[in-house]
Amino acid sequence: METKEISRAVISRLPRYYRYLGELNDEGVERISSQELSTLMKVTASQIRQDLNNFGGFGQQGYGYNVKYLYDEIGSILGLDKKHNLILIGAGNLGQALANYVNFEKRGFIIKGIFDSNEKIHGKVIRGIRVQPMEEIESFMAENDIDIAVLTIPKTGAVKVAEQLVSFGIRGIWNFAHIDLNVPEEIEVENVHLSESLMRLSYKLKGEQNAHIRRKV
Amino acid sequence: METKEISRAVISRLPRYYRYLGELNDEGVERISSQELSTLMKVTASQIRQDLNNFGGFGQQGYGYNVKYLYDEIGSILGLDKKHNLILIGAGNLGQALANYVNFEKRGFIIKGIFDSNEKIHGKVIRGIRVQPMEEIESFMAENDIDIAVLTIPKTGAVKVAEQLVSFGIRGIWNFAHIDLNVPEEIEVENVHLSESLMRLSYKLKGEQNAHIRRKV
DNA sequence: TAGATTGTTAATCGATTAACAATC
DNA sequence: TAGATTGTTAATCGATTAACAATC
Repeated sequence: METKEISRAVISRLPRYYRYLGELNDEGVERISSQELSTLMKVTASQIRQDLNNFGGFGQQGYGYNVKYLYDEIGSILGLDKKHNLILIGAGNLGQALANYVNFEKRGFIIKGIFDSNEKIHGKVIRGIRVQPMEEIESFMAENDIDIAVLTIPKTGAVKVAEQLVSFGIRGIWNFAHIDLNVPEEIEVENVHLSESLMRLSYKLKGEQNAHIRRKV
Repeated sequence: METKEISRAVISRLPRYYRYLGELNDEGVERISSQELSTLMKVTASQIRQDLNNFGGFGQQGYGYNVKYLYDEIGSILGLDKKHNLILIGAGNLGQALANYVNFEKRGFIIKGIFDSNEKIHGKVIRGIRVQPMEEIESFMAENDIDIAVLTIPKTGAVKVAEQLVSFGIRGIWNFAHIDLNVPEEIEVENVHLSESLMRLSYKLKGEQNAHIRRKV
C-alpha cells in the first residue's frame, strides 16, 4: 500500500482550483482545457496537469477536463463530500464572526457547540447555539461527534486549551491564536495567523516604496 | 542599484521569527544562537542563518544574535517601524471583529475609516469610528493618508470595489473576500481566504483517516 | 589562545516548467 | 484520419540543508 506523499504546495493550490471550477460550473461551462484554466488562473498549464495527476487522470486527451466532474473530484479529495462537526472555542468578535459565516455550513462544516471562559456571555445565543462554559467541552465532545475545534481565544490560554482538546479526542484544530500549538503530530493544525498576514502586506508595501525611491534615484 | 529579489518563502517566515524574538525579548533573553532558535522554532539552524543573511549580517561569530537587536531589525524589515493608516470596507461581523482587534494598532496599523454599503448601519460607531457610506471613500482617502484597505465584503462586490480603491490611490489591499482581485501589479494584495484554509484542514483530516484505515488493513 | 558560532559556498533535494509520446 | 490535449518523462530552476572557513 504505497503512500506517495503529496507536497504541501500542491495541497495549498487545491482549494483555489476548486473555487475556479465551482465558478465555471455555475456559469454553465462544461469543459475546460488546462491551457484555458491556465490563462484564467494565471498559473502554468503544466502545473495544473502535474497537480491533478497526483490524484489521478481526470482529463481526456483531445478534450480537456469536464468541469463538473473535476469539481466534484477535487471536492472529494478535499474531504468536502463529508460533513464535519465543529466546536468553537472563544466567542469573542472573531469567534462570533466565524459562527455567523454561513458559507462554511454550505460546505459541510457545521458548528455544533460554542464555548467561552467568560461567564458573562454564557447562555448567549449565537446562530441558534447557546454559549457554554469551557468545563462543558469534555462531555459535549463525548456526546457529539466533533472532529474540528476552532480556536479563537487569546494566545495566553491557547496552548493549554489545545492540549485539553487533544486529550478529549479532537482530530483537527483551526487555530486563530497567535501562537504555535504544541500537539502530537497526528493532530492536524491549520494556523490562521492574521497578524502575520498583515505583516507580509506591510513588507510588500515597503518594497513598493523602495522601488519607488530606486526609480527616482 | 542591484535588486536581489527575496523569495516569497523567506518573507513568509519573517513574521514568525519576529514573533519568537518578541517573546524571547519579553522573557528577558538577551542572546540566542541559530541552533537554540532552531530547536525552539522547529526549523533548521541553517535556514535561519540563510534567511537572515538575505537582509544583512545581524549576528556575531562565537556569540550568536542579540535578541532585542534582531527583533528590531526584523521589525524594520517588515516595515513595522512606520505607521500604516487603514480603511475598513465592509462592517459585517468579520469587519467589526478586525476593527476591534487591538493588537493591530499596537503594531502601528491604525484603522482611520470604516465604510459599508448597507445604509442601515451608517452612523453606527465601532471603536470610536463612525461607519460611512461607500460614496465617501474617495474624499476620505484624499484627505487622509491611507495606504491599506481591508476588504471584508462579499465576493460579489469585491472586484469592483478593489478597482475603485486603486483609482483612488490605494497601495495595498488586505483581501478577505473569497475571490481573486484584478488589480495592477504595483498594488500589493495579501489574501486571507478563510474557506481555503478550512479546506486544507479538511484535506489533512482525510489523510489522517486514510492513514488510520491503512494501519488497520 | 581555544571554543563557539556566524556568514557563505557547495551539495542536495524538491518543485516547476518544458517537451512530447500516447490517445481520445 | 487529423487535431487537440492529456499524462508523464526529462530538464530546469529554486529552495533547503550541509559543510566549513572566517572571525568574534
